[in-house]
Amino acid sequence: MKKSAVRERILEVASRLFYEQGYNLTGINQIIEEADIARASLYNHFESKTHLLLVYLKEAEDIWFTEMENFTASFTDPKQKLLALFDFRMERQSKRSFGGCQFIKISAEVSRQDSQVFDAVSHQKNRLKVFIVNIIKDLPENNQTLTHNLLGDALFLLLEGAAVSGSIYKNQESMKTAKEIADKLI
Amino acid sequence: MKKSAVRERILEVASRLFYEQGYNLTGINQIIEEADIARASLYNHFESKTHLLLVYLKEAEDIWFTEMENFTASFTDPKQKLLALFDFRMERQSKRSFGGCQFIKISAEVSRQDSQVFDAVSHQKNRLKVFIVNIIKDLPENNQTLTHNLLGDALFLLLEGAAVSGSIYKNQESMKTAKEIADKLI
DNA sequence: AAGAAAACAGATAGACTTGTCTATATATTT
DNA sequence: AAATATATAGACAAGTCTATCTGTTTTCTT
Repeated sequence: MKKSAVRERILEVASRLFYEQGYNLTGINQIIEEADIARASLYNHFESKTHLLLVYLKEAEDIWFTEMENFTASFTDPKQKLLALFDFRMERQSKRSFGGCQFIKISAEVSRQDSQVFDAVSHQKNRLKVFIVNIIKDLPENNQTLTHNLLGDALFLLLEGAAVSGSIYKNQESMKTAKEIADKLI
Repeated sequence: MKKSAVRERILEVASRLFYEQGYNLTGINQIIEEADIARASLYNHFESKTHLLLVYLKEAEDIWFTEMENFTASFTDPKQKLLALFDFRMERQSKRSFGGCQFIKISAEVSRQDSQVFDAVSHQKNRLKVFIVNIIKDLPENNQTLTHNLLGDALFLLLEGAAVSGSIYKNQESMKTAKEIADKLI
């Protein structure tokens, strides 16, 4: 059974608008208009706007990791693979015109009590942490400044800090600098 | 001439609501009700909701730096002063129930073209960077992993990364870890 | 080709949004 | 005390929002 083209079109448009304009500034009316579908079709596939947001976050996570793993797949040396993470995010930043991390963005827009959204966002962040830690395992534990444990956290925090900083300054400088720092730490 | 108490009450309530609920989810009606003022009074002091936001950001920056400088004032040793920055943000995080950095939050909520907001936010971030760099100048340039230049960026990115990470996980772990990393780098 | 599933258009509810306006009352200043 | 400035309440415009509903048409499956 093939997935509905309508459903895909809704998600496609919603993803774009949620990111470009923000979740709260994007109305159902705009989504149905740009996706060129009927209002009832949207509510047939998604029980509410909130539910559409959660599906978007779930799908966005899968796409994010697929692209990230593709991007870093060619690197076998652990250090180079870790540094490629910074390049991946740099590429994404300019591709998406420095709109910032889509997951952080959403978490800043919803009510603090919206645990479903925060669960979805922290799920993505945890998965990234695990990815980093697993590569670090292949690194020789030597005379580095930081233990493997702290190095993992440091790289994660540098990535996140540079992502948010880049979205404020609207340039790649933060991520480039973060990579430079990472290069010294690994 | 004394400043209007009404104006102060508006800013007080708006600041709280913009942070607690988000800018877009806070309506003019709620502000005037909770501040217990007349609708016309709000529009007498602020020409629009957007203008109120900009005044809020400006005021928030001043308050932020006053509190931060007070918090770190007692430390004379440069390294200790830098580490105190992490403690300051940790204290703020729990005081504000892990709602995240107020400036980052707003920048994630407004349209990307809203340059006035992004200018206000980057102004605050630049000021923090300058503060960090000035302390680093008092540090002996020795056999550290990072140059003074990179160290400044690293500390800034760690702070920002831990701030956003803390707001997602709703705990102090990220900031605590960031401080630990900073301790090894300085 | 017949029946079921999914899409369509569009009206509607009901609550909310920002901002303007009028008219009245209370402070403050000269 | 008179004049000015600032506050008040509340109606109103013109539009937005999410969600539901009815009824029709298209598409898919058997």
